[in-house]
Amino acid sequence: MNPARPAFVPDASATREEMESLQREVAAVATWADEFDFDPAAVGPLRDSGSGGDSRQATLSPGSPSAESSLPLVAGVDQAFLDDRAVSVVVVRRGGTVIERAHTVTDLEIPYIPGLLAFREGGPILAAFAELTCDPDLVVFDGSGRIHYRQAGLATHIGVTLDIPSVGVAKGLLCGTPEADVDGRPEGWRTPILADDDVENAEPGERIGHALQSRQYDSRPIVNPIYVSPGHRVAVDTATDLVERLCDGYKLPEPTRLADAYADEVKRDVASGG
DNA sequence: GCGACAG
DNA sequence: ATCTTGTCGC
Repeated sequence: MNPARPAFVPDASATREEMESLQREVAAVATWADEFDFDPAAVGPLRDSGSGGDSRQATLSPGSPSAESSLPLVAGVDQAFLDDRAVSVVVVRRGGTVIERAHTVTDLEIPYIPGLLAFREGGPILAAFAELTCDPDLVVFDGSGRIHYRQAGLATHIGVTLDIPSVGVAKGLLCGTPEADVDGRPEGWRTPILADDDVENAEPGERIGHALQSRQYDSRPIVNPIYVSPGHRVAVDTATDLVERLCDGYKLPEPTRLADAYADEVKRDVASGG
């Protein structure tokens, strides 16, 4: 894995003012335009809503491992907690194959504070990335990117620190305003999240992410949407397109689900042994 | 003072 | 995030 850019590494011992100041620097160097080499259509399956069959692979015919070698490496990041320690994991896939997993167990320094998540979890996550030997083309984070008071959420902060394309996927909305009412929408539906007065350095009404109804049931609308925003080197629309491709019939993208499961597994091992 | 608030 | 059993449905 490429080394972190030291200037942006989140320091949990910083003062609140220093943390917010660093976030403004992160936001200033982040780019929210597509800046990556891979083909977005190659990150995962997306049912073609049009004609016919059961074709779930966008670029691969099932059972042709050789074609996978050209697919981008997509990583999922997640954490589990045990007392005052964080289990941080990175799971990397190429196509449908997990090619590497890394994890670390780290002491937590500060509590969770909305808007400062990267200072609680960023260090542990970077430690896990340091264990990684491959270089992912895209990283999917559990949390916000641009949808953040200073447009420097976890996905943006770590994306900038590692200078790697990243997207944030949150189960709840931190700030900003959905353009349309989000309740009871059909699967596949999306609406932009607009910057409001809570978002710094953004024109009010600027699109900073999407609410995406990644999963819905026919009968009762009981599923909440997810909130997708660019981390770094990905545009708003592209971030949501990518996440939609990665969801594959579930509410959360596959990289996140794999990372979540692996984090639980490591946590279980740590809890019962060394 | 009131309400909101990723993981 | 975490503490937690069963349960309804495809």
